Amino acid sequence: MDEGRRAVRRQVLQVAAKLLEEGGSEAVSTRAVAAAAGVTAPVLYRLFDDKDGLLAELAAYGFAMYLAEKREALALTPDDPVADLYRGWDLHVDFGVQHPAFYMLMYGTVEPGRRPPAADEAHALLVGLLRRAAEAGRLRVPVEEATRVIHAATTGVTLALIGEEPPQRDLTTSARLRDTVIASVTTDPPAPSGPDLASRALALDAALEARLGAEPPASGAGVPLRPTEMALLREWLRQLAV
Amino acid sequence: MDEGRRAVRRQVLQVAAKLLEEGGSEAVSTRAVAAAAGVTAPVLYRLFDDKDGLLAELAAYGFAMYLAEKREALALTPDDPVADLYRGWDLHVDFGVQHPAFYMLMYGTVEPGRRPPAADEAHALLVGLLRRAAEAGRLRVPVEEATRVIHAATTGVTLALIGEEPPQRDLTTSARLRDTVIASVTTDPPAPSGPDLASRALALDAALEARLGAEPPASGAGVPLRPTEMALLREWLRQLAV
DNA sequence: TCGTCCATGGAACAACGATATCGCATCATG
DNA sequence: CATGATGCGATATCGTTGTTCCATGGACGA
Repeated sequence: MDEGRRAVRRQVLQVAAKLLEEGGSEAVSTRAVAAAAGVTAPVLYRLFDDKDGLLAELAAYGFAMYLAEKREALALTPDDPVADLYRGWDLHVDFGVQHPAFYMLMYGTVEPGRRPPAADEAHALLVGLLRRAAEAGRLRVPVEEATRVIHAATTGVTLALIGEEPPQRDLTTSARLRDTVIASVTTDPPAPSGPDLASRALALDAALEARLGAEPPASGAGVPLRPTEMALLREWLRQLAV
Repeated sequence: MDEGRRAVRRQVLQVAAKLLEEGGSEAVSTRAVAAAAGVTAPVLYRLFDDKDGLLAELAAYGFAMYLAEKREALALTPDDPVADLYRGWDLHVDFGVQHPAFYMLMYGTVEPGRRPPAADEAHALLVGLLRRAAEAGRLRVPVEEATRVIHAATTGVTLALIGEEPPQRDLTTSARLRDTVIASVTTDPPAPSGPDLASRALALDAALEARLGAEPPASGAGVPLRPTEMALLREWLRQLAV
């Protein structure tokens, strides 16, 4: 008869999820959930111990939704670990914006030990993405450190977006932070022609231009090359820059 | 007789603040606050309209503490707008870590319109810092955009830090994200000696190293310089890199 | 058929947010 | 000085929510 209990559990959770999405966390009271699910209070306390237990299971339900969406969308990508990081970021933010009450339940309650245990699975997904990037040599920091940075930044933008009224939500902030943060923990692709030769030559040439332009033409102070050498150097730099 | 009311108000707020810091948001009930402050329920409802009103005033109290600390600490800095951004970041995170319950009340409740109005003052402080940076020519994005990015990132790391147990809190994550985010919205100082010559020379040298090392020694394919020229170029680059 | 066990459901308890009613003190006025 | 009006505060109360107790009823085995 354990089968019936599981069916009731799932039904109660679905009803609670509906209440949460429609009415926010305020609408999720034990009475409202029990009444809407057609059960009485004691059965709700037999299925889940507490209201906290119910909310924990509800958070797990939300994480299951989240992981289902995310795994499906990420499965399409062929084999670019860093591109997966970008898509993972956007999927995370989209989930938060489209399910704000769930997101608050899942990521908003940050009491120093009461982290919903179901969050570990979502955490593991991000760790997996980063581990794959690390194995491809695209990570410039340890996996754990990259996880913390990306997790903190994504939850920050998502909560900020949820806090704004929908009309004035500005997704460019998320995109900017995403590009910045991911670029800061990843490294450029191995570049079939080696490191970025042309741009580095250009950058050095520009720096030389600025240095020389700021000084009396023939002085050359601060640059350990003579003018003729400098001219030849810059000639070569421009050749490398093509 | 308005004087007495204000005194009672402040006393109630101080008591509520103590309860909040010691027992978390759970400990802040109208009854507990009223009892601890030595007033009865109706006076509490005359001073503040709701419990929400009390919490809003409590959030304002927290913002006042926060602004006092921050203004005092920032006043010491002479005149480096970007350095102020770094210090402002650290002060924000420190406040959150040292007053987690207050921080949750101030920044954790993100219902799409119930942002505590006292937050505007703290927001204005960040905007002021960024405006000064913009006036000094150190900002590469609009002030408002920089505000959103920094605000989202700081609240994200702070909430993540609060969510971890104190022993394993890792401040390096905050530092890394801070450096990355602030660097992404600011520009390098006008550099009395021009752009970063040495590092650019080093970068180019490393790229050449990688390019040459990945190919048969004498081939030189893909590099438009002959081996002798390349040797001299790299000699000069290393001179520039000191 | 009867007895035992156990889940169930209704009711009730405790705590909370919020408010109404009553008493009292203060003050103005005859 | 006496008396009525006025406004404030405290007690008592209401409605709601989380949680649990206890009696009831049915299911299952002997």
